[in-house]
Amino acid sequence: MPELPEVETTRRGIEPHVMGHKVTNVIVRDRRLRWAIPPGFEQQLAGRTVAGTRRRAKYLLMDFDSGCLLVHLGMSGSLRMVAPEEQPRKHDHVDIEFDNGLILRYHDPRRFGSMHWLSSDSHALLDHLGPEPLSDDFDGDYLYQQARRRSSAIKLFIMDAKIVVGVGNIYANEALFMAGIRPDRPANRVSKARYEALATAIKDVLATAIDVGGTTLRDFVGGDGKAGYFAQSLQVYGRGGESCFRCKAKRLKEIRQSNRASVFCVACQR
DNA sequence: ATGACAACCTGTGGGC
DNA sequence: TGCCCACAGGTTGTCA
Repeated sequence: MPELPEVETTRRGIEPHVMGHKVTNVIVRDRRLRWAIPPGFEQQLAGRTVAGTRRRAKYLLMDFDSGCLLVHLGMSGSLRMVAPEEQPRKHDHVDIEFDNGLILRYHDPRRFGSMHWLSSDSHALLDHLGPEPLSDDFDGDYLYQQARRRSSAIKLFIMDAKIVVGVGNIYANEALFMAGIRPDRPANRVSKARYEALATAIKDVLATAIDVGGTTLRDFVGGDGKAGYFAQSLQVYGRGGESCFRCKAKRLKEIRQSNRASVFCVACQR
């Protein structure tokens, strides 16, 4: 579920409810996330006041008067604000209760997500990350230069967080379709002009998804409880074997790259 | 250094 | 209805 737009949607949904509020209680029901939540985590959060929220790549950061909470939603995680009378359900692993009575509840069936308390504002997980796709640091020229010595498939290239963060499987497929580039084409065999188109497509697909509240397959719900609407505008993801919306006649082909589904139009993407 | 791949988990859907 | 297998939005770590 959570790709960059979902994380950003979650951040925007949550921020107004936590900003300026103090943590009154923390309940950890299951510490076994991707990295086990260490003993003492609850005490580090308790009594601190939220100064703001940020996003870096697919990480959500909650800044406090001192220290910072780093959250990753993994493959199946979600965060939402709930009223105190709402009973925790299966896989509701962490509750952070605030002085306005609301609870920030972390839910994650697969437990691929993570939570870290940062006393300083750096962490190994945040080192060596590439530029944000929606920033001015990221453009076609940058991609083209990075691709010079890369013979790997372009889809894997744009999904590499050292190159650019936040481009997950859904949006990688969509952006390559928009730019007319086959996902299995070697990264170093794409022209600068086509990289300009690809950078534009990546920005476009992510920004559009954020605007409509995330993609949301299955049951994604943003921090404010509203579902995303991007899924209905997907052009290729999940449509292997179906007809291409652009050229109609041809069938979309599905292949696997690094054990993940890639879908593309043999006619429109070269 | 690059790249291929296993690993971490649970839930769901399809085929039989 | 039930069983078994394949697959799912991500990232890290290991090994060749």
